[in-house]
Amino acid sequence: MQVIVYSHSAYLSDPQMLVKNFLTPAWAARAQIAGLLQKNRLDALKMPVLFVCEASNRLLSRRQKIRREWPSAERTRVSASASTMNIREIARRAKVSTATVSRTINRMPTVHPHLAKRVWKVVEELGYFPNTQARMLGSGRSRIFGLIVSEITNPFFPEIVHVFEEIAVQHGYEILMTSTVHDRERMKTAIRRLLEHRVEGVAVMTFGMEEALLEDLKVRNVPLVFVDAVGPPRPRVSNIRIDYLRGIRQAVQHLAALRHERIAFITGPLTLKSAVARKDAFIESTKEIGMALDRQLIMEGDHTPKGGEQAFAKLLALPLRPTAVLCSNDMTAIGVMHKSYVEKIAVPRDLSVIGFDNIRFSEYILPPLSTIQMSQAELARLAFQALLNDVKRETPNPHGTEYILKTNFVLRESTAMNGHKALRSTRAL
Amino acid sequence: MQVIVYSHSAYLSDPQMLVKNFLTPAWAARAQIAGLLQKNRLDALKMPVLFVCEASNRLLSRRQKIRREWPSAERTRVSASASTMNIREIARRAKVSTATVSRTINRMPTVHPHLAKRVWKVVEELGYFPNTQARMLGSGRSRIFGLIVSEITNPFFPEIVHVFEEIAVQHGYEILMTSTVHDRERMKTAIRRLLEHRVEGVAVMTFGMEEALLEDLKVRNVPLVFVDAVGPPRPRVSNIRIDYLRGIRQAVQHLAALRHERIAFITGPLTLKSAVARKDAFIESTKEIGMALDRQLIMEGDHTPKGGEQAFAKLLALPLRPTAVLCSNDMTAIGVMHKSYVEKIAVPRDLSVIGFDNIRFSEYILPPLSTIQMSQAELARLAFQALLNDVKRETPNPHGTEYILKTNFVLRESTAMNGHKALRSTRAL
DNA sequence: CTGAAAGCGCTTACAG
DNA sequence: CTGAAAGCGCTTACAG
Repeated sequence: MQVIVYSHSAYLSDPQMLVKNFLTPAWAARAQIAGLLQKNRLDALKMPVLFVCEASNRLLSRRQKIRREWPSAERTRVSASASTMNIREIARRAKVSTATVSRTINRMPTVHPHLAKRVWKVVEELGYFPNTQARMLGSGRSRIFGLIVSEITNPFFPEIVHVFEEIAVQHGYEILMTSTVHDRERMKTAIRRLLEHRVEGVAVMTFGMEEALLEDLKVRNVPLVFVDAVGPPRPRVSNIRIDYLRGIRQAVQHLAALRHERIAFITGPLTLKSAVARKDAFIESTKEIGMALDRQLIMEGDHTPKGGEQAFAKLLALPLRPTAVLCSNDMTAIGVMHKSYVEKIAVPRDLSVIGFDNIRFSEYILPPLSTIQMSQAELARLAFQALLNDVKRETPNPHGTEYILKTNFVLRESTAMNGHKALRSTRAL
Repeated sequence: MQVIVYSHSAYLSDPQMLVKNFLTPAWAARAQIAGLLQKNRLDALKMPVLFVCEASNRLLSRRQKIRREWPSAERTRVSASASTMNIREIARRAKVSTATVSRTINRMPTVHPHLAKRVWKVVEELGYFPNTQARMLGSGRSRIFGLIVSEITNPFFPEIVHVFEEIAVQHGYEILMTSTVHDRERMKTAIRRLLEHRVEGVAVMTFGMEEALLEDLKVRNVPLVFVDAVGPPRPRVSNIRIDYLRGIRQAVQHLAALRHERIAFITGPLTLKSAVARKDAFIESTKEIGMALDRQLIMEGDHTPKGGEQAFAKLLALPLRPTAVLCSNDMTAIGVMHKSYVEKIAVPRDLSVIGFDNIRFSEYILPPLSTIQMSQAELARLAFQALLNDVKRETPNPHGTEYILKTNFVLRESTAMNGHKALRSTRAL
């Protein structure tokens, strides 16, 4: 029997390659090449035809059309796919079963080294790599974690994304990242996408936003990890509690030591649980050292530079201005410093400013910003570990697990002794 | 025969629900519930057992253990999965075929509205959503695009990631994002991951780095889009060419108009094609206006603030210092301004600085940084569109497609007239 | 327009 | 230790 090989476009440029790749030598010797859609030639031949087809449904339909037109054609499945090598092809060439190929590739110790070697040889020769989707479907495990951040363009988050991704890849996980931008709709579609992809867990790095929307995930027993979550503990729901008080206390005491008595605090959006927690930590820190608390000095911002500017403008309008400002995040502090620049208020001489987060940028702000570090890398590590633990655990911890992340004050150059330099310059005059 | 239903945890709270969901009325009438792992009870019964099991391999093995221990147990597969609703279950309840469910969910117009309504009703009642992995495997399309950026922690990139993701979701695509951090190994594993996930296209936003590594993707006919690619055009490989000259020329002419004659340029890493292109645009811009070019004023940086500082330090050591510095990116400019701050060189009075990229931050730098805008949103949009076009195109454009992105100078407050203020202050003395 | 059935490329319990 | 075979949850060409 003569053989006609019917191929798809990728091999048209080098049909011999196709013959070599997909036929046994015995078949290859008899092979002729029929290019894609060259129906006429095939038609003229009127002889048994061996088809090589690819997975694409489009091509499949072509093949079937051709089959209808040459009922005489013998249809032999040589390979399911010419463009995509698969496990069956590897098995055929290595002269083992697909089960053995699968076991070899997954490095199961039970495979005889002799067979494993044969399999690896073929795998490398053909540059084969498994199809993740099929793997997921077969095993029932997606090996995907979701990562929800509130705003990737806020420089606090890319670092988290980066570290989270790095660890995930090390553990053979893929991540599906979503930036919700404080938008309910986006959050909803994001959750839907995560569920459709059957993620094995989701890290929710939104700092206490819209958590009600995540009910869908909880109900389906998807392991979750939050930052600053509230609400009753649940199995498979971990929480990373930030020890805000530690860093904020250090900052307040630093300002107090510099003889500041009117310290303002610009909060984040107070719908955010983390923002409330930071504000509360500030209030507690001032109380601890018996500092008189002027409620007017606590101003709401929104964690953006613009919000920082506006809040600071209001503080400037106060009859008694603050001499120092502590901000709920670095972006807010940047806004404050920008406004100070515009108003020709010299930082730190006339105003001390402290941020929160220690984004990478803060050391490049002028003057370099003193801030409170909340390690983004550590946060990402904790979050990943929390999810991994939950995935591995046979029986979930009924109360969830709590992790704690400390914060620390970082001294740079945006604070100074209250009145000190001003005093000196007065004397100089 | 009596029936024991062996269930997994999700149904333990409401076992009757399980019986109702998975057994025919006739079986249900005889069903007793045996909870998860309640081996003892089952053991005591010593009677035929009907198992309901779920897909999870872990549970499957438990089931099998139990079966081994009660050889008398009759094993009937009632449903493949109790935890995950599937298309078969929907079909059963809506009294249609799985084909019809599939067609309905994919909104194929051929489904009779009457049937479609029945299907949607069941889908909504049960909160069903399709399994993406199975969908991919069935259709042969992954609906995933890869996105490779060089460094997510560089504030230039998050904006790209954000916009790219947003458009992708709108078009029903998922993205797999990877930050290579200028690391060959990471790039290699990233490409491998993308191939394993059978991505339909990859946007390579590394600005001319390590493109040789992408050969694997090209060979497999994966549509690609580059920025500043070099090399011969190829089918399914698009290129976004940045019109650097336009923006850089505007910046140079602006400085020239401010009577700057010694304008330095701090480049990016010259292994990066984009960095070379920016440098060349600078040289051409100075030549165009007949400005004498001092090669000493072109200093290599690395697109980080640290690199900017170091390059600027070398410029300061020159016998004749520059009065203006144009930087290959904003991060470099930030480094320059930081160094100026340390060295007490006032920007813009003593030194004019211009960046490149127009990252969001640049307007919050003090003084606000004049820079050259290269729209990150537009770049992301072009890249996505390029991939989508290639995916849709039946026969690829043999020469690939080229897209062009313009750049524009953005004036802020980091530049000033050369010598002007210095002159005035001299007079004042 | 609809359903029965084959197929996607893997994994894995079972029986040697 | 290995292979034959069933299964994962979809899609879709084909035949009504």
